[in-house]
Amino acid sequence: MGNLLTVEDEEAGMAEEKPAGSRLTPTIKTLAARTGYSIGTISKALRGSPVVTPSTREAIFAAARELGYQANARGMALRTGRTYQAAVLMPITSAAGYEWDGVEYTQILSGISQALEGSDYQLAVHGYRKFDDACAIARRIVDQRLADGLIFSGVLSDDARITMLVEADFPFVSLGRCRKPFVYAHVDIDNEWAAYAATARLIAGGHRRVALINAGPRYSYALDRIDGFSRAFREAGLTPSLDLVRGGDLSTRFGRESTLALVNQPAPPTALVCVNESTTLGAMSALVSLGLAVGVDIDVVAYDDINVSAYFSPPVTTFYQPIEVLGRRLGEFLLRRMAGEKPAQLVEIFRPELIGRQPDNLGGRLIGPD
Amino acid sequence: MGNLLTVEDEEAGMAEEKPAGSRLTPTIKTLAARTGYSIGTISKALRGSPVVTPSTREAIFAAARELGYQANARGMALRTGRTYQAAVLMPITSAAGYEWDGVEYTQILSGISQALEGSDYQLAVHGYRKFDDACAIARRIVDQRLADGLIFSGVLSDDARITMLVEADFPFVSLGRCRKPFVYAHVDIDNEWAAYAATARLIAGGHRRVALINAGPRYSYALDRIDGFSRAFREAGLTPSLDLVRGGDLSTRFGRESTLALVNQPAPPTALVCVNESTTLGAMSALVSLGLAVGVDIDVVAYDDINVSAYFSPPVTTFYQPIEVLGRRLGEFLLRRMAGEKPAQLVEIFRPELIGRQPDNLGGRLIGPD
DNA sequence: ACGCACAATAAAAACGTTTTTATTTTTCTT
DNA sequence: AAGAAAAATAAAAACGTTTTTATTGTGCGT
Repeated sequence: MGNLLTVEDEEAGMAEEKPAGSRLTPTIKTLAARTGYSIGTISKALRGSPVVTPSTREAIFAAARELGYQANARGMALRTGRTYQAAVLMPITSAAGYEWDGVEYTQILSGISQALEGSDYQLAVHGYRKFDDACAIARRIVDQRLADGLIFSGVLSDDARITMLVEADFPFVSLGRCRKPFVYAHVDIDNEWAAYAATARLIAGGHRRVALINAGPRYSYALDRIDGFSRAFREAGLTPSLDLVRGGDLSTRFGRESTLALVNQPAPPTALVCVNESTTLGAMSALVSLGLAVGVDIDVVAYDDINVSAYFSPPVTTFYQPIEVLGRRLGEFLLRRMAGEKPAQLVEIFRPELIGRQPDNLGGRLIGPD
Repeated sequence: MGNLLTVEDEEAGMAEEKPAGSRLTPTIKTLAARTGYSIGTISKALRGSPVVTPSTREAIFAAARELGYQANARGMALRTGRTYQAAVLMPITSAAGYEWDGVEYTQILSGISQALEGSDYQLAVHGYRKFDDACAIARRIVDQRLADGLIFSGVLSDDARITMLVEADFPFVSLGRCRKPFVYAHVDIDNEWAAYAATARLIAGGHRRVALINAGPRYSYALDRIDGFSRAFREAGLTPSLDLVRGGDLSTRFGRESTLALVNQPAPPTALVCVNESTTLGAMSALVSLGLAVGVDIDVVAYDDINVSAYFSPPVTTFYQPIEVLGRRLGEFLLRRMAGEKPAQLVEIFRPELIGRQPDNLGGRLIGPD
């Protein structure tokens, strides 16, 4: 025999050499060896198939628990064609000075992550810089099946991603809705109502020249807000001060600069509606520079995304919607959509809560005592 | 023959029925059929193996381009044991009122995402609520090989994750360093120096009672900052005002409340060092509430994480480090680490840039002319 | 007691790769 | 020009699953 090892010797030798071998991640084969059942039966048992007898199922589960078996995601993915990935498109802004841009994404991701907790799905983040990149990534995700579902925001009024995904019948949930009559899962804030309510509050406070610091007009929600803004005026029998609407990126810089420009006009606004906290901070910085005090010389109503307006000086009246809740709902909807649920019922529109921190009736005082 | 189809008929029939079949995602087999080479050769050619002849390689690449072939990640993953996933541990704070918490994560993820762009790696985000969860997730990632590499932040002075990952020789990069003498890839801000410089600036401005609004003392960087804070006093021949150091979560609320408490003390600080923008905003809100004006009644120096301090009223002096740059470096280091590079050289400490927006010498004026 | 349905499980095939081993083709030596 | 060595490619095996098909065993009716 010499140096040649019999099979038994070799096995013994290996068992001797690497006891670590026994601690190697257990696979379905390990379970098969342990329990004496075939790998097919093991798989069926673990997936809860009714064809396996309760007693064997129990034995298999016991062994799985004992060995700490966890199904290998790659194996499952390869066999089933599913990826067990939930993709999120995240806007990336690398420009210095725009660092606040997208801060709400931490909240959104938190919410989605919470919803996915305990499911088999991984949260995969795909960054994009330009809208076209987002479309390209979405298409790649669908074509190559890089994920089983997709979440994105920043919806345009005619959004190519939605068109494509609906057409491909790919599971997705958008934060925001487009203006095309598709049926698709989405979550949104009632932007029309929120702009209406903010504007109406200021009109009731006597204001007639209200500025709206808004997102760029290609975004669907920017249009929604203009709609609500206008409706508030119309319902009060007034003409909306549409000349005071500014659209742009929602950076602090934009908030500051557009406020400076607005106030330095011949016919300046007496009140400001800011669509997020970043622009609000910029607006307030501008007002301080101009020597105008909020609540004394001008009113400001804002939308609160990261709940920090309470700490502005003075605290400003906001419409607050915990964005993380939207994120959680996005995740929940995506799970249900991926489980096969139809999109029609996977729709929720959140109405933000008004937190009045100022009287916001300077317009009235300016025009005359009430 | 009747209804029976010959093979040729069937193929023709299928080609007729679903021309989409030809547009089915091409696999390596499709390429094999197209080019006439075996799948093994195709694989080697695509991976750039030197054993395949240039001419065949070229033919294979041409076919791959023509068909738009993209390697199936699941197949590769299963065979190679690699996952092509870069995992990031992201802290999640679901408590209302802490929405700002972790805003910098958008920046970090942006940076990482940019670094990963063009690589084969996917960015997978794992949310955690408590530190122990982060450890458990990290262990699961290693044990089940859920990812090929890991990035995390919020490093403790003795961080179980670092210990475990170093021990397992698993590729990772941390944002921040622990106080154990391990060799591991990491990126950090020079917190000791930053705190030293901020404090020294205030001491030079005549301040003797400086408060430090800091992270909780279990974080390594919180200790670094206390070290720098103390050194500034020592080098000036003074005793550090350690009784004015406050540690806590870095929320706006914490900034506000600790400032209120500090200022209402019998021996209040004449200046504040705030370790991030969130606490700074809270501190400024507190000062306004107390009727104290920054730059008039008290000095504030802060660390800038999302570059928004310029818009505070008044703008405060900050140490600014574009955090996205750190994120990008985290991603780059992880790629290199996953490619097998040794960790010793994958270390970079960033020194933030001072942006002096205030004289910060109120201490001098209060105490008397210099 | 003999097949027969049916239940339970085993065996085999497949997903798309990479890698190892085997085979064929080419080139070089003499 | 025959043979060996080297180069190029093909074939097969493997990764860990799920699913389809095949096999075995059991209880039943007649």
